[in-house]
Amino acid sequence: MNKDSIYKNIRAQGGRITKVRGEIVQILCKADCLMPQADILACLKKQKMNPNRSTIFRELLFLTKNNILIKNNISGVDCYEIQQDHHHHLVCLNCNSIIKIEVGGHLAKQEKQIAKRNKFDIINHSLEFYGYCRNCQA
Amino acid sequence: MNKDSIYKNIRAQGGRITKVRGEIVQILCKADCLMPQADILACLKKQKMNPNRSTIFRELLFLTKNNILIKNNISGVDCYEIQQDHHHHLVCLNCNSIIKIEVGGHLAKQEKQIAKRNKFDIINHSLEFYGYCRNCQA
DNA sequence: ATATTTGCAAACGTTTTGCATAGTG
DNA sequence: CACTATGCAAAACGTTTGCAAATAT
Repeated sequence: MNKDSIYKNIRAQGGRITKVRGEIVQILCKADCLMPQADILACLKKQKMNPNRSTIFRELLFLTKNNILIKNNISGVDCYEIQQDHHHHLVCLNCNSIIKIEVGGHLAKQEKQIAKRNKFDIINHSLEFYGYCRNCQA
Repeated sequence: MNKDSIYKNIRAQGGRITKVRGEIVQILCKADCLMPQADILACLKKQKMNPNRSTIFRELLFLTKNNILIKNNISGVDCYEIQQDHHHHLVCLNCNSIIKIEVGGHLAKQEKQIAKRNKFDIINHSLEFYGYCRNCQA
């Protein structure tokens, strides 16, 4: 997903491309993985920007409501990433880094069966593997 | 898992069977599914008990450290259940009810592959399906 | 008697809201 | 101009800790 198509998408929905919003989109496009709000703020500061937490919160809410971002709570902290292909994550229990992975297609089939069997209307799912990343295996 | 074997387990590790602790174990045995601390407190109140939040917090911490409970954060809230067979959950986006489900064994195989491919030491995983339960499909 | 468990009060981190101001189209 | 986006302050919420009192073995 590139930022220009996202900007277009935002404008189409009546949103404006402001400095903060544009930068958040770019940061998440570049990161290409789940990030907590605190990390996003840290990146903004590197770009010499220092928006209020509530602003970032509302930006992330806005972008999530407009289906540009996906929100996923990891161990109690809300994390966000660009909405695109569905995938899963490896979460390091030591350094909290999050790595994006692809998991084979069995899950989609199983999801249908589970929905039917339990008469449950499944909207989405989250699958995270917790453990220790390459750097933290000591 | 029955409460008596759990009590034995607790005593074996030097823990005492107090009113609050005993009741929490019984509540979770009976519920047989993930419950947030707030719901556990509500159940305790029905039993005419009204322990402090910090007490429940420390009980859940104690029971989790002693491998009697499993802790799982669902949408930002810590939830607990009796440690037994590994399974997954359906989470209702409307009423927040949590339903326990069994998912076929493909995941175990995939987990090994993922660990190897990413040189990631996987300790556990969590798989939750979000959607609408039977009562909330309106 | 001693170590464990509990209550109370308060800190903490993150998420969320209200209102006034600034900025965008 | 009208509406959107932002900053500030503070509330809300769940989690966590310190210390003193109560309780289980």
